Amino acid sequence: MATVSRAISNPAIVSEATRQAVEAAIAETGYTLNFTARNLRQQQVGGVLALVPNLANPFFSQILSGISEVLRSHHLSLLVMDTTAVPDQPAMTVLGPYLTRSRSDGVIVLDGQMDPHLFARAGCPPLVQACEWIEGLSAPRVLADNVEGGRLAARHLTDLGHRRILHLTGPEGSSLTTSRREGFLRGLAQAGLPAPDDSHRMTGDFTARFGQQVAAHLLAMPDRPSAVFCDNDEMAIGLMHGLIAAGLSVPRDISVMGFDNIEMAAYCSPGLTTIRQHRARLGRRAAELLLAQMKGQTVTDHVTLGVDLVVRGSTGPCAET
Amino acid sequence: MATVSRAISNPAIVSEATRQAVEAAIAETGYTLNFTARNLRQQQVGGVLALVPNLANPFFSQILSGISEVLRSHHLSLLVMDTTAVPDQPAMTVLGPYLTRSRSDGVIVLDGQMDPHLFARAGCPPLVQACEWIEGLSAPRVLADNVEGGRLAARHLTDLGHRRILHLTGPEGSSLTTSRREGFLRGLAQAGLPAPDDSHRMTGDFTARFGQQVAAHLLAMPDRPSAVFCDNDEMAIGLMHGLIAAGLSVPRDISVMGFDNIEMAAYCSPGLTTIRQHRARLGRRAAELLLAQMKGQTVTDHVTLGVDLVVRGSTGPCAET
DNA sequence: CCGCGTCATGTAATCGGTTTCATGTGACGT
DNA sequence: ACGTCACATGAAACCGATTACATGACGCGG
Repeated sequence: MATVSRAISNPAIVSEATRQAVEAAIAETGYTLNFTARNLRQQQVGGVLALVPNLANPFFSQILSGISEVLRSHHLSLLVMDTTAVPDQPAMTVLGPYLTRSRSDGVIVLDGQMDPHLFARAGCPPLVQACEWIEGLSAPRVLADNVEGGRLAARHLTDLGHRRILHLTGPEGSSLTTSRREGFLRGLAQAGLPAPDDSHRMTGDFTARFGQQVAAHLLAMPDRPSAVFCDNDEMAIGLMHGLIAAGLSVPRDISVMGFDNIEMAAYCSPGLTTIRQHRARLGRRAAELLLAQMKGQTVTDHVTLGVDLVVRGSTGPCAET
Repeated sequence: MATVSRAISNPAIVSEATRQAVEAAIAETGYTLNFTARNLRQQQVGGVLALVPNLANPFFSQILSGISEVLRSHHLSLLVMDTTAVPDQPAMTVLGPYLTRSRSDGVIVLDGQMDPHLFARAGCPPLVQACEWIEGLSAPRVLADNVEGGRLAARHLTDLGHRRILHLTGPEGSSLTTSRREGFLRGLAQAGLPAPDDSHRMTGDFTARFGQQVAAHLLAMPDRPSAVFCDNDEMAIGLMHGLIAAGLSVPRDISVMGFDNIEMAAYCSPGLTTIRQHRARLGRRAAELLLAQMKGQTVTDHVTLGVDLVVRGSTGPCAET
């Protein structure tokens, strides 16, 4: 048995003759290695857990794709867990048992709305936060430059002459919402515009359906904004759909901007002006940071990935100026 | 140790006093169960592997979501593996080691283009095919009724008076392509139309980009079709985008249909007429079939899930009639 | 010819639980 | 008072690999 083990995991240290004998025996008997036994002995699992708020959201699947790519090259597998699928049980009960060294060698958290205490317990494996971050959790973060993205959006719209701009944000409490809002306000200020009042901010939930519903609200506003900046593309696409269905023209009557540059942003009509995030790269960086931690290095970096403006057909000059 | 094990996994058989003592000791020492050890002894892994052609494709993430839901309720975790991420190495080398009972308790294959020999080896865990199937692999299948979907599409378009219809299919060799084509042809025949010649069929790759490129081709056709049926929504949306960018109006100048009813189908402009597949339900059924197999039942069913027509704005009466 | 180092391989301990089996305790019926 | 039985718990085997250690064969220098 010991020789077989050596022949499989470190062929160099067995003689050529026995290596071939082992190989032949394996082929003959149909032997397969038991990875559970190996993992028990070697005190590692061979897999990394990703905690995703919503698996059905294409935004995350591209990040997962990047993570998966890096993990694969290190012979690690990817476990995926949907944090919203938790029914009414406390998250601790459901997720708790998975946040253990014996369940995964590392964890990548893509959800910003979780309880930091979940990760503070003994036996929790190395941790990296990606995309969003959790208030009160100090684990390394890999984030897009959301502040800069918000600023670029404000800049783009003000350059086009827009002055009354509705900001359709993400949910309250999300780190994404806070930073994008911050950048957006900064951008307005840089353009010399006064800070907008609360009637020009709406809190959304990142779904296209919500964006569509906002269209009606927008049409009823007394002093209708000439542009809308949405905190993600889904909401922007839903909004455009609602506006067009109501007979408005985008961008002639109203400009719409998104954030993320999901694939569909390029293929809806008109094409959606948005802020590009490199999701696959973000996933790769997160996986790399995690691997470094798993090797024992203490990583404290907070990586920020650049974003840029992608101009398409959904934004145009303000009609009033 | 034995008592602790009992207190944790089967509290009913220990006395109340010791149960509490164990609980207190756990809280005090920060003990966490080693799942690898448990799995080794119990000869199971506690996880199911999903083989996905492309993680970045939203189509699959919703199926995964359904799978994940069912697995979670049975205390199983979901491993996800992207089959395309395999570089130039033979799939056997990369995927082989994962298709073992010691790596996962079951496998759900969402990819129709894999080598059936991969799964024929000794030690391969229970298997279910979902969404697509592999030629020569007899494992149970959970599929949408693709033939009926194709038929419904043909029916809808012919009802609107269209007679020259381009069929933009999926890749050659995919089971999806074959069945949708079959249904489509059957639908045309039922409407009393002659079998279309090859100039009215194009082979695509399920990407929006490809759909967009088809727009140019379409405009150059001598006897331009009045409608296009695409084998998935991504291609249809890309095509619409291309047509609209070229100055055509959908559906006035040309009708476009998709297949799948992805979320974006409802939010693009015009809304996309398509065939609805219940992806989450498909994932759930697949997971349930796998669970049954894992319990030792021999499942040979090939489950077919119904589809239906969703009419939106992208299809309209044929202008010529 | 002997001693020592090197290399390949066999032996046994180990990882950390689960589970079978044996033991001990107390309740209960006769 | 004694036998029986149920029940809770401790002891030890077990899952299947890895790996430290021991052994044996062989080669080479003194």
